[in-house]
Formats: sequence, structure tokens, C-alpha cells
Amino acid sequence: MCYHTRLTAKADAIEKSSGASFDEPDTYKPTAEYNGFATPATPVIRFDDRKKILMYEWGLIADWVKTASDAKKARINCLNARIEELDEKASYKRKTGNRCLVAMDGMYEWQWESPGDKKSKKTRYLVTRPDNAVFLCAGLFNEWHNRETGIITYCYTIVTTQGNELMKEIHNNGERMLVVLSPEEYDAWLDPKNEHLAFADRSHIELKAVQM
DNA sequence: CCAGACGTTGTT
DNA sequence: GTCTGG
DNA sequence: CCAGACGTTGTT
DNA sequence: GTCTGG
Repeated sequence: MCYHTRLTAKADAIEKSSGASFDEPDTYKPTAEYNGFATPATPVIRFDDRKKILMYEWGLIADWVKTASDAKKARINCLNARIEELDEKASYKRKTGNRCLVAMDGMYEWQWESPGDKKSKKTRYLVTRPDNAVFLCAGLFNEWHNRETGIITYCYTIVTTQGNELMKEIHNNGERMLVVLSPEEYDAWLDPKNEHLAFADRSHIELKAVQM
């Protein structure tokens, strides 16, 4: 789960709901589905540049990765980061202060007919806010330096936690969810002084799911 | 001590 | 680069 | 994700 | 029953 998102809102709607402005508006196009495995560039906001919306690539590349081909493999496993283990994982533990917000207006999830049976049927759901508005998720970013080319890749991972009531029901074969933030939590997440574990409980987040 | 991992739990 | 499992 | 472990490093 | 190593 947590590897397929949507951002169909126009640029001005994203700006309005996030309180930041696109640095280069032409680089953003509304997108019905972002596939994490394709490491697309999507809008994010960094803690140290709160008023700017930047296009960063989904799939964090850790500092210790040496080559572009290693990066390609490694980052696919860094599309999500478990909030419970941020302090323990080599790829994240020194980046827990690199907070960012990841914009989206939907997440795709697959519900299994019989959880546990890999062959059972799956139904796709689009999970959104009840009003379908843009929301921001908790993320961590990195600037990866390619030693061979000197090129910097700006990239991020999205933090996950235990699924809340609705998400456990939809994502019944894993029961996790992205750390969707309420608007009141946006700035709190961006402040690295705030314990990240304080954002693990998502039971207060209201979402709805429609089959599609 | 040193080799090997370093991540997630997913593919429409 | 740093951690850790064997 | 699921199979397999689930404990200690002490004793003449 | 729950944790964890592969």
C-alpha cells in the first residue's frame, strides 16, 4: 500500500491549502495517479523553506548510496518509512529532522477479498478527505549527491503508521496508512523539535473511500 | 571481527 | 558512512 | 509476509 | 500469543 497517490487539484488550490507557492509552476501538472515505483516528481514543502512548493522525487536515496544504479534499486524500498522505526533505520535515523509535507488529494488502496490469500481478488479504492480537498502527509527529504556526475537528486519518503479505523478496513492486508496530517498539524510536523512519534496516532483523521 | 545490509510489505 | 548478524 | 522461535552466556 | 529473521 501507500505507493499510489493522486493529485488532481490545480496549482492554485494546492497553494491555497498549503500556505505556500510553487517555485516553478510550470513543472506541476495535475495527475490522476502517481505510481511511487516510477519515482515521479511531486509537490513538497520543506521545513526550512516553508513558503515554497518544490517538485521532489518520490523515493528517498540514502547518503550511503554510491551509484545511480544502486540508487534506483535502493530508493524503491524507501517510498515509505515506518514512523515507529525512524530512529533505528540507517537510511532515516540521521534524516528525522529533514521534515517535509507531501501534497495529494487521494490515495489508492487495494482491499483483499480474503486477506492473507495472495490469490484472492482485490478491489481498488480511492481514499480522500470527505470534502475531496488537498491534504498534506508527513515526509522526510534528502539531497543525494551522485559522486560520478556531481548531480543532486532531491527526493523524499512518506511516513507511514498503523492504519486508523477506515484504513484498516480498506488496507486489510497490511493495515498501514500514510501519516495524513490535519491542517492544524502541518507546521507542527515541520518543526523537527516535535517528537515524530506524536504523529503516529491517526484515529482523528477523517477520510472516505470510494471504489474505483 | 568483518561482510553485508541499509527498506517495505505493494504492481493496474 | 554506520550498523548488525553470523 | 510468514515460518519458526520464544533463553542464557552462570555451576566446584 | 507475539516477535523476528529471512
